[in-house]
Amino acid sequence: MRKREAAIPDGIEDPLLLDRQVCFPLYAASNLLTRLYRPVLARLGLTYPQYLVMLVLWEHAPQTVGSLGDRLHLDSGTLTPLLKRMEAAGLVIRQRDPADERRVCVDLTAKGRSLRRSASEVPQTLARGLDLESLELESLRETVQKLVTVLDSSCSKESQSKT
Amino acid sequence: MRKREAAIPDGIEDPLLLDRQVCFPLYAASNLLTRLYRPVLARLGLTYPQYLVMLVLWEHAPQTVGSLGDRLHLDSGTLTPLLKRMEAAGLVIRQRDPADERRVCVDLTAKGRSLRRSASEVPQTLARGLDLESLELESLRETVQKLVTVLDSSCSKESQSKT
DNA sequence: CACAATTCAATTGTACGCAATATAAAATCC
DNA sequence: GGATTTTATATTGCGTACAATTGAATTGTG
Repeated sequence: MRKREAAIPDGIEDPLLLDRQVCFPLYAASNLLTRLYRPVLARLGLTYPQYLVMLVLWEHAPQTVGSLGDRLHLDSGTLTPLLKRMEAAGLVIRQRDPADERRVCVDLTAKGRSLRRSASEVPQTLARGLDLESLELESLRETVQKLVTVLDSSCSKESQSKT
Repeated sequence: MRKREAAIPDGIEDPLLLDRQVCFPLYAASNLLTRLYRPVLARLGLTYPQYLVMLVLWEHAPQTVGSLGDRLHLDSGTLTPLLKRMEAAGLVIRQRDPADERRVCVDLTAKGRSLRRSASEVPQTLARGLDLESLELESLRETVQKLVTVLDSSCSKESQSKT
């Protein structure tokens, strides 16, 4: 019966095995996390990327679209419509910088600032449902952050090599 | 000048700081990885999620939509249109299981199978551009896989608690 | 066997992500 | 100081993700 699959010798570790990929668990974890956040954030009227924007703005506001994008590794194609929805929800205001009309300044509204109190419970709410004891989260965070740095520098190298 | 931000005492570690979140680097790493894969996979005519489907099918085909979804943590709302595009590209065929008309069997075409050879270079191509020496990728992969397991069981707990 | 409950995939509607392109303002160069 | 280049954001188009719903087939139960 033993059907051979595409002539891959048994002894050699196939680099295409899904379970050998680093990228796949990262992709799955990211999707699953967003799914887990969704019902919690929905009570605040936020999606997960919108929550990230709020985290950045709660640290420092106002900010330009560009600096938000730098921090979150997102471009205007993603942020512009997202910020428009947040503006429609009354959380932020967007206005051109008078000193440099190319820039758009994003600032928190009073409603946006006050949302911070409700949001402060989000991390605990999420952690409560999870058995994360066995996972060294701090070490994981640091390693993934290092990976992000490597990937980010690689992406900027790519785009500059086109020059 | 020193403007106080929303009355957060200096000594206490704010759980809402972006740099304290585990979720954010995972989200950023996943996005950056997809961005990095894109030009490489484009040469094969694949998107990143489509590449993942091919990885699963190269390991074992045919499979139902449901088992693909279990493996990739995706549902039919994502997979159905994705698989239709892959079928239109001639990589897979989709057909109802005659033994159980609810199921849809996804199988590789000859073209889909032969694409494996070109794809075998993908992991190396990607690793080439990156300085991953300092990152303990194997350990990272294992930790993130554990996290996926935890998140997955949590998600299924959520949905079963609705019952 | 009938019929309710369950399972599986498809559909619908909303919100990302991002490449490519467009547009307008600012900076730079002669 | 006008032309060129660069910078910052917006727009367009495509492909995911996913909750919610639908519809059809199967299973379970009396």
